[in-house]
Parts: sequence; C-alpha cells; structure tokens
Amino acid sequence: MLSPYGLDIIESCLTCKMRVDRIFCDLPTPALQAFENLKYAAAYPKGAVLFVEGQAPRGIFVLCKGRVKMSICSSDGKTLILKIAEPGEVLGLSATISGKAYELTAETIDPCQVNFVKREEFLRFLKEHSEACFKVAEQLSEKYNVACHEVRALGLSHSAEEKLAKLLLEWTSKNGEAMKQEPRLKLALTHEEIAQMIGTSRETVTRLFADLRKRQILQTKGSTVVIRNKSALRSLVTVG
Amino acid sequence: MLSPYGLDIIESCLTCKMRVDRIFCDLPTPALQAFENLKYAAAYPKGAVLFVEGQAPRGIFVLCKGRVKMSICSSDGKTLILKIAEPGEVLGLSATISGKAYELTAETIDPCQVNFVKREEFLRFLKEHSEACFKVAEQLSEKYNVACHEVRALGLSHSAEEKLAKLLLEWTSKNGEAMKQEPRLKLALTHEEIAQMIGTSRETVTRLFADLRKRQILQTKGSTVVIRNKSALRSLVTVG
DNA sequence: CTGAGTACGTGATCGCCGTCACAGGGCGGA
DNA sequence: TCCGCCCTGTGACGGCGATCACGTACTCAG
Repeated sequence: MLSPYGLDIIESCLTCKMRVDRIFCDLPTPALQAFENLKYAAAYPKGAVLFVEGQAPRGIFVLCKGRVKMSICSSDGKTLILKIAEPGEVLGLSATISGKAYELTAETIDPCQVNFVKREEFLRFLKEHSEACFKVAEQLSEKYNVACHEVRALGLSHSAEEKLAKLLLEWTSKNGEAMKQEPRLKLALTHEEIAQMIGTSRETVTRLFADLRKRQILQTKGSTVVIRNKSALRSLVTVG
Repeated sequence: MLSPYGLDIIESCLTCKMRVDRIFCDLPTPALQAFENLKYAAAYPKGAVLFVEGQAPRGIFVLCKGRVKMSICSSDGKTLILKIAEPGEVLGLSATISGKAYELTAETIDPCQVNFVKREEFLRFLKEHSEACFKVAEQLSEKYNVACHEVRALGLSHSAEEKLAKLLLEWTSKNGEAMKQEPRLKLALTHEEIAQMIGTSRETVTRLFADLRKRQILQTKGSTVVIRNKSALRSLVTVG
C-alpha cells in the first residue's frame, strides 16, 4: 500500500504489533475481526481536523499513529488544550456513547493514521462484544481521570508559574526522564500552545521561562529544556 | 424498617419506583436481581464522607436519595467543588473501573441513602452482565461531559463574574425555570461553597451578588434569587 | 434572652498577569 | 540572497481579584 504523508500504514488490526500495549485494541480475536470489518482506515496530514466540538457525533476515531491535539475553544477565539492524544487512544468516544455533541475539537499535529467507525455500527458492535464494552469503560475512566487532573491544575493553582511547573514535571515523568538528576525534554509545542495548555497568555509563558532560567531552575537551548534544579521546580507546586 | 436520619429507605432495587428515570438503575430484571444480591444498602447523615480523593477504590456507591458534594482539594486546604451529585448517579465509578485512586472526595450534604458494591464483585458483575457494562459506559460519558464543562468554565472564562453568571444560568435551566421571564431559584449553597464551585474567594462572590443587585440584574431575598434581567446576565457570558 | 457560632457585607491594599506595542531571530520559499 | 512569516523576548500599564481586617445579621442551644 502507498504511504500518504510519509506514514507506514498499519494494514490490519489483527496483525498490528502495537496491539498488546494499547488498552482498547487488545481485544479477543473474534471481536477484533468484527472491528476490522467495521473500520475505515484513513491517513491525515498534519493540521487536519477530525471533529469539532459541538458537532453531532459521527463515530469514534482510533488513533494508530501520530499525535492529536484535543482542545476546547470559546466564542471569542481563546483556546484551551486539554491534552495531546497518543497512539492507542480512542477519540470521540464519550460523545459517541452518549449521543451528545463532541465536547472537544481534535486536530492532528503530526501526520496520523486513524481508524474510523460509524456511530451506529460501533454501538451495535459494543452490544455484541461485551469485552469491547468493558474496554470502552476503561478508556472512558482514563479520559475522566485526565479531565479531573486538568480541573485540578486549572482550578487549584495559585499562579501561572505553578501551572507551568506542574506541566513540566508531568512531561518529564512521561518521558521516563523523571529519575534522572537533570531531566531533559524536548518542547514539541510553542509558547503559544503551552499557554493554551495552562490557560494563560503567550507572553506570560515566555516571561516564566526567562525567570526560571534566571533562577537557575532550568536551562533552555532551542526547544530542549534541561531541568537543573528539580526540587526547586517541585517546590513551586503546592497543589499536591 | 426503621428510617435512620429521617429517610424513607428504598428497600429493594426491584421494586424501586425511581428506577426507570435513572440511567444506571434501569437494568433488565436478571441483572437487577444479581445487583440486588451484591449491594449493601446504607444510610448516611448530612456531612458524611463516602470516600476521599487519593484512596484506593473500594467500590461504587449508587446514590438513591439525597445529594452528595463531589470535590477536589489541594494540600493547602483550597477546595474546588466539581458538582453536586443527584440521586441515580454512580459515584466512584471511574476509579473502580480503572483501579486508580478515587479522583474526587464525596461528602453528603443531605441525609442520603446509598447502595455500595465492592470493587471485585462489581467487576465480576460487569463481566457477567453486558447490559450493565454499557450503562457504565453511559454513566462515564456523562461524567466526562460534566468534567469538560467544568474545564471550559474554569479555563476559558475571563472573570469571576462570567463564571458566576454561567453557574446561575445553568441552575435555572436545571430547575425548569429557564423559560420564565424572571426565573427564580433557591440557593442551596453558601457563598463559600459557590466560591468553591467557580474557583474564587468567598468575598468575591458576595461582592458579585451585591454588584448584580445594584445593576438590577438580579434580586435576592434570603436564599431566594430572582433573575430580573436574563439577557443582561447572559451577555456576561462570552464563552458560548 | 444571651452568647456563641456561622454566614454575609464591605473597605483597603497589593501583586499577578492580561494586553498592547515593538524589537530581534530563525527558517523556508521565491 | 533577501524578504516575509512565525516564534521568542521584553517594557509599560492597568485592572481584577486574593487577602486581611472588621462589622453586622441570623440562628440556635441553654
């Protein structure tokens, strides 16, 4: 098969090697076979919009490759990024289950491979395969958990500084760099996008980085950040 | 049966008249019978804590009567109320499914009747009754939806005024008063608790009410609020 | 009726951060 | 190579709202 947008397409869920690591995808063979028959595999370039908040739910999108920015935005243009979805996640799940409008907007930030399943067919699939239904519950729990973290970060922080520190610490723990004395991480996002993740302005993010550099807490070089003083960074977070 | 805390206890789920109106409870008879055998019915006074954020999940709590305050709190004592749970909701569901710690704290604000089911037994029950599993997915979708609304309200509002206006409008729409020219509602919460719902301070809430009164947008008498100018209130909300 | 406890009301102060404005810097395309 | 665009960096200013401090009203038990 051709590889649009420079992607190696995963042809079939049945032979997908990633499957075992992915909560939703690791289904028993009959369910997987049924899913295989329902799905529409598709590839998207960077910047494509899978769905927009407020739309009636068409169905679910299983992210196979690439990252997707999940955000909400207000009528005056302000955007808040809730999370960056990683491969293995099911997008648009809760709206598809409940029948209410998509609550977020999903936009690819890499070239992505996505498996789409229509709402009615997915619901029928769930009724027939109870193991899948349980996986859905697990996925939703996971998403709920993330949303609660976001609420906590937004609602209980005292300052933008605290929120940024929280975000940086979270990123290092995801990168497996958390153990290191001086964790290192690549900022895949612009200051603007970081601002949108912590609900502040672009200028404030820039100023915060400048300030943290001045206080020797971290060091930046291009898009690489080195955390020089992890405990100082942690002490900026009181939220617990 | 005796009625502790002034409650009329609902004896059995099978004969419960509320059942049909409640997403989770409206199960087919065999599943309901199985659930009936697993549940521990309990009554709690006002102010009881069902579970605390951070605890390992013991199981789920189906709220039959009374209201429960769902909140998160930071290590320095600040509290954020995410929602007031109403009868029919399943509390502690996502933690019980995922096995991660409860993400919220649940505290009764009325005398409550609650059906508790242990985690292992509930998970076994779900595997055996796929209809229940689907209901769980629906409940989780609902909760996720609410959490997203909260994120939106907290993250995209420009001011405390906007958040309060949003909250008041939401309350009127729940009371079926939304259609009326001058909706009327009873504040079941103190200014302190309202502050915790919108992530601001008690004094700010008091000042906001004073200001809205002065601007003839609303009128208060004891715990009753009358919205005199609905469109003015709506115009304070830009979030959409 | 009285005192304690709790909720509400209000002034003064001050710091964070949103906004505007503009200056450099890196990078890709014509 | 140079231009244009997007990202980053920084100053000035002003307002919202947190916090402290205190006074008032209401309720409930004794």
